Amino acid sequence: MQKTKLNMDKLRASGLRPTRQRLAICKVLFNRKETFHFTIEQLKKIIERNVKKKISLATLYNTVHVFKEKGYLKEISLKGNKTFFDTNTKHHHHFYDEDISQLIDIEDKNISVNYLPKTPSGKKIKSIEVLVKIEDHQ
Amino acid sequence: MQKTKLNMDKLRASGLRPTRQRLAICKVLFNRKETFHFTIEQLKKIIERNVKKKISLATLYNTVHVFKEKGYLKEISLKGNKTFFDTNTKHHHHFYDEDISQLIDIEDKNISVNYLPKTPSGKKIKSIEVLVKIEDHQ
DNA sequence: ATTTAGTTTAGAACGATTTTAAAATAAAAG
DNA sequence: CTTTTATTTTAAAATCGTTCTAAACTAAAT
Repeated sequence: MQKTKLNMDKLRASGLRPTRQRLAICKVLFNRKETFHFTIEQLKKIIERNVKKKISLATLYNTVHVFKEKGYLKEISLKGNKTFFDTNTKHHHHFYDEDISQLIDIEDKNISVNYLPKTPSGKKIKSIEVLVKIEDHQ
Repeated sequence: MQKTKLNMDKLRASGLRPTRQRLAICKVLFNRKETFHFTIEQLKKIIERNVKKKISLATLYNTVHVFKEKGYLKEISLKGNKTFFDTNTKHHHHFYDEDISQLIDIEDKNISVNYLPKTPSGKKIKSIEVLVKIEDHQ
C-alpha cells in the first residue's frame, strides 16, 4: 500500500512539498476507484469529515489550482458561479443533472461528434466538449 | 419600422412594462441581424455608448434574467466567473476562442453527435451542448 | 541546531451578482 | 387630466465564490 508515496510523488512532480495538509487533500482526491467530480466547497466538507485539524480554504484553492495546471485535475465547463473539477483527466464528456448538480462521465469512445463547419481561419481546434443535460423522466 | 412595437410586445409577454430603460436594452439585444453573445458588463458598455442617461446594473441584471426565463435569451455553459448570454435561442452549439473570450455559433444542423451511452435510469435528455474550443494555429 | 525557503492561515480584498429600501414613473381609477 | 396604486429604477449594501496578503509556521538544507 504505497498510496501515500504515490501522492508524495504527485506533489513533488507539481513542485509542491508533501505537507500534512496537501497529503490529506491528495487522499480525498486520488485514493479512490471512481472518478470524482467536486467543487472546492464540497472538497472542504469531505476533508473536514476526515481530518481532525482543519485545512484553510486558501490551501484548498492553491493546491487544486496547481494540480489543474499540472494536469492532475480538469476543470469542467459549466455555466453558473461554481467551478467544478474532475479527477478524470482523460478526454471525456459529461451528463449533467442540473436538478441535483451532479456530473457523470461519458467516455470519449462512447460518443462521437461529426463536426462539419470549418474552423475560423487562423485557428485550430483545441478540444471538443459535449455536455448532455438530463432531467427526471416525466 | 415597428421594431419598438415588437420590443414592447416582447416585454409585455415577459410580464414587464415597457419602460425607457427596458426599451433601450431591447434595442441593443434584439434590433440586430446577427447573433449577439454578451456578458452583462459588455451589454452595459454598449448601452452607455448609445444612451444618454445611464441604466443601473441592477436593471440590466433584472431584465436579462427575465428574458432568459422567458426564453428570449440563452445562457451559455462556460467555465469561469463570467456569465455569457446569447440572443440566438435556437438549439445550436459554439466555437469558443478562450484567448479573446469570443463565441461563434455553430448551427445545430452543422454538427452531429452520435450518442451512445444510455441515459441514467429515471432520467431523460434535456439538451446536448457541444463546445469546440479553438486557439491560434501554431 | 540553525538557517533558509516554502507553506499555512485568518482575514482582507475582489469581482460578479443579488438584494434592499427609498425615490421615480407607468398605468389605472376617478 | 389629476390622483391613486402598483411597478420600476436606482445607488448602495450585502452576498458569494475566489484570490491576495502578510505574519506565523514547518520542511528541508546546511
